[in-house]
Amino acid sequence: MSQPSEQSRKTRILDAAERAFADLGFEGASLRQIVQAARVNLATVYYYFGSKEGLMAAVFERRFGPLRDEHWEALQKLDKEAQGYPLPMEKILETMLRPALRLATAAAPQGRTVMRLIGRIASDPDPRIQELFRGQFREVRQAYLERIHRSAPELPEADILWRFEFIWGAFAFVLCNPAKLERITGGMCNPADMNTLLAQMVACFAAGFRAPAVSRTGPASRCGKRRPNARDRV
Amino acid sequence: MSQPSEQSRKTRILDAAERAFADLGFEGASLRQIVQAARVNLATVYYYFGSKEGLMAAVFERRFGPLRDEHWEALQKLDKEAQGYPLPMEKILETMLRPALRLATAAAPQGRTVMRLIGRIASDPDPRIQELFRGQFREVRQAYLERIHRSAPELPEADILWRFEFIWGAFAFVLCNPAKLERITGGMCNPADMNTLLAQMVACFAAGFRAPAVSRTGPASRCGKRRPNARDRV
DNA sequence: GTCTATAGAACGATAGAC
DNA sequence: GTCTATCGTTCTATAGAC
Repeated sequence: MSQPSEQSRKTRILDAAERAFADLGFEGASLRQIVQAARVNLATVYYYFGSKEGLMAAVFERRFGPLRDEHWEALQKLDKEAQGYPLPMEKILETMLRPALRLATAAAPQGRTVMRLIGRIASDPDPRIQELFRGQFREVRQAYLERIHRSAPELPEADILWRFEFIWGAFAFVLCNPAKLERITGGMCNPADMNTLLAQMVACFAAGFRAPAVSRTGPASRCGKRRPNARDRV
Repeated sequence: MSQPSEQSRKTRILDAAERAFADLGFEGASLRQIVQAARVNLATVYYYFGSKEGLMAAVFERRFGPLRDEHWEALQKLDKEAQGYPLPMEKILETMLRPALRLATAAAPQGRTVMRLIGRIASDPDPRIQELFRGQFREVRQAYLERIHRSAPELPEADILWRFEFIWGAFAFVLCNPAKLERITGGMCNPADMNTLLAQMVACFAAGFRAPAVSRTGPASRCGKRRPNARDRV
């Protein structure tokens, strides 16, 4: 029991940490600033979460647990609709990108923060954070890759992987600093306008997956595994 | 004059700083670690560069000055070839992406580091770094946007800007952690294989620019400027 | 469970001798 | 130009009272 309890201390810490990590990255955010915003003592963080890394893990789990569930439900629904036939690429991409954007509206008023968090963390330098983040979505990622492969069977696996990474790179980049993006495009691109962002990404990358193969050999190719060397010229 | 001078102290500091910033980001890298790697004293950094931010600015200028020159040369050559006609989208994208990749081989043995630096810095949380980086390429960026617009005149400006940002997001993401990308794709995607990376990006995003418009109105549209609100549903 | 107090280390930056 | 020494701050983390 305590006095300042519009919410539990734990929740307040998670909210403040989420915002700090989203704005400043894992390294840039400090626990002192977080506990000040959460109106709790520094020691409280260690009591509940053990360490800064533990706090980050809890921030992840709170948001990304439900997000994973939503992905699985959406995938199940998608497969049911398909009845064994390959899915339209647009449908797959929309299903893949929508949950993260939905979360941003569902988790109000912290929603926009969650978007930035995803963007920021996807390109965080710290390997501990990389692994923490990746562990949350490893299976989901594989599921989408399989659907894409089934819908573009002629595309070599290497090509699919490259373009798949391009999607997440673009997504993270756009999400991690919406204000900057809006500024440098003179207000023409606003990531907070999530319907437009979704439509633009689906249109761009569905077309991208339909582009001709780049790898020289077929789907069973190993050409992606070629070891590049210092004599490669660009 | 001094003893350990396989290179000048200034160069050694720049090399070490470049590597540290590329690996750990601006905040994550510490001056003490940099001066240790450069085998100089901490005060030397302040003598030459004034501050940590000044050091980062010098790191940028050393690499991105020549990079800008290369962009302008490539653009000039491109326009000459075109003779006033719209350029093929593939040609524009290849011209736009190649200099950064060329730099990676030209600046050996620091080349790979420069690639990671570009990727890391493009999504750095610190607004000072954002501005420092953006200032290096503002005009170059505008030049490529104009060429793209001329080659896809039917595409609304908002659509062009969205997809343009997707490109840089994908590029930064792939560059900033090549080792991670290679690992999670089971060795099928290796950003150090720069010819393949370039070909994959050109193929994917040239097709992306040819995808139908998403914004409802024409090139003079303002629909991108719509203020989204909290009731937007995804 | 929650607090105060503080350890112990790392940080950016500067002063001043040579 | 280059160094040593150090200031003042901030950080993660912990010990121990209540």
